[in-house]
Amino acid sequence: MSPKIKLENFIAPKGMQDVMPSDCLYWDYIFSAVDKLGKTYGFNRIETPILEDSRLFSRSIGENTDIVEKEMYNLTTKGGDKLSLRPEGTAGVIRAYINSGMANWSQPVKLFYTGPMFRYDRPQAGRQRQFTQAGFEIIGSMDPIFDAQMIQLVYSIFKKIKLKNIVININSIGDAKCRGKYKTALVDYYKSRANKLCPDCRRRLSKNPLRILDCKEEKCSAMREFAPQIVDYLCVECHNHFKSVLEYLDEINIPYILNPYLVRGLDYYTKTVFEIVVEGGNKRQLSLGGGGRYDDLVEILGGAPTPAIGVALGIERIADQLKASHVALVKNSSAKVFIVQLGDKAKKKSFKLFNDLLEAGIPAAESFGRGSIKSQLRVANRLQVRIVLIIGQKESLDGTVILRDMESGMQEIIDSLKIIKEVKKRMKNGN
RNA sequence: GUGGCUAUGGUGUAGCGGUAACACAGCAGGCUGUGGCCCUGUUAUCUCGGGUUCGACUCCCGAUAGUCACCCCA
Repeated sequence: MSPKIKLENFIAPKGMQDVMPSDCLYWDYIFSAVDKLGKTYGFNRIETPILEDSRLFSRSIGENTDIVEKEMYNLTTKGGDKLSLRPEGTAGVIRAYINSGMANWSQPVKLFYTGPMFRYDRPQAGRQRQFTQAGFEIIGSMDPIFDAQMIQLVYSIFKKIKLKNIVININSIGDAKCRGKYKTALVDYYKSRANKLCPDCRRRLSKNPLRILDCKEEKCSAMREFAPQIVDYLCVECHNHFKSVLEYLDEINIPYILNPYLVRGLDYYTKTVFEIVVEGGNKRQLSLGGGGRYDDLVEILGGAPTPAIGVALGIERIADQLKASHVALVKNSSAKVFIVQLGDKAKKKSFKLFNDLLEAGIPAAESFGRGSIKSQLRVANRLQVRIVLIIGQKESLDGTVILRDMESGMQEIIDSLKIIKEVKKRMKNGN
């Protein structure tokens, strides 16, 4: 016995996971709903590069956000370009909108995409460094009806995949002007009470005051009861916009929760913001996706002023949720026929037969690597295939095939020229 | 970036200061031309490195990894 030498094992990078075949069942299920409903609602698919100019993100998401400051994967190319792995999808889509002159298309332009996003943070439940989003964007209209349509679309996706207990949280954070006024009022309110805030919130006070509203610390959330509310600071336009969005949602009976404390992490949001939330374990709300209006973003990235709204869904989180809620998906073992071969000559014949079956549109399976009839039948049984075709020495010489019905155990010898026809006939009757 | 918890075959788990057990999965065989059941064999330097000890998978320290929570976010 030679000593076993254990080589260093490679493991996947931190926060990056293999999506195993059993998970892909759920992924395919989600993606097919995304694709189907997206197209139904008039969205066209677009895929943008995973790497973009770093500045695209710093300018859109916000220079001072955590995402840009500490969570981006940055790299410099051999040519000296500074690129980043995309931490979200909207910036790239808007870049494409501007680059490709989509402003000249019929407005609004409706686009959707799917793909991996990257953020360098500590992994935990429902959060990976590489994660996958499906996103939708409606670019080129400020009509509140599209805010509602966006929510209608994601709501219908969740309905289609049969995920229950979905709640839409919605709020308006106003435009740059009214949000500015609100922020000032909020900071004023908390500043005088800063000593009662948790350390994190004291930091938020200067950096990201809106987040104080979201704090889970009891003393902080208690204080927000008397804090100024954003709705009272919305300008007439923002207020009316928000009101119409809610009216449209009422019109189509989409249940939502007005959450005055909902704020979102990216700087570019204006007016409507929303989150798709599910009640997780220990009563915590888990966000499966979120979005909002970003009326200034196109201009910020160098295009003509163009209002827009978008949403992104977290595929891993949705897949986890589907599993947890016991939405059962079964692997459809598609093979209807299994080929068993014995001996070299039969192996060659069965290789040809396999090809003929597939060309005839009959899903077939094999275990060519195995030699004994027993082990092959065992595999056939495991695959739950109804019809097994056996070619041994004798049959390969006679030009015949044994057709075995696995349920009844009945066998027939059939001329190999007629076997395709015979199998087709049985598949028709069998099911 | 901060903190808690965990680390035993491919997977899921036992275990005790005295040379690793069970279930499932895999492979091979019992039956050299017939599956499901059954049986047999096989699959682990108990994450790594140090310390305590006559002796460590077990106790202690460190590293690494995983995991959960905070921050932040999908």
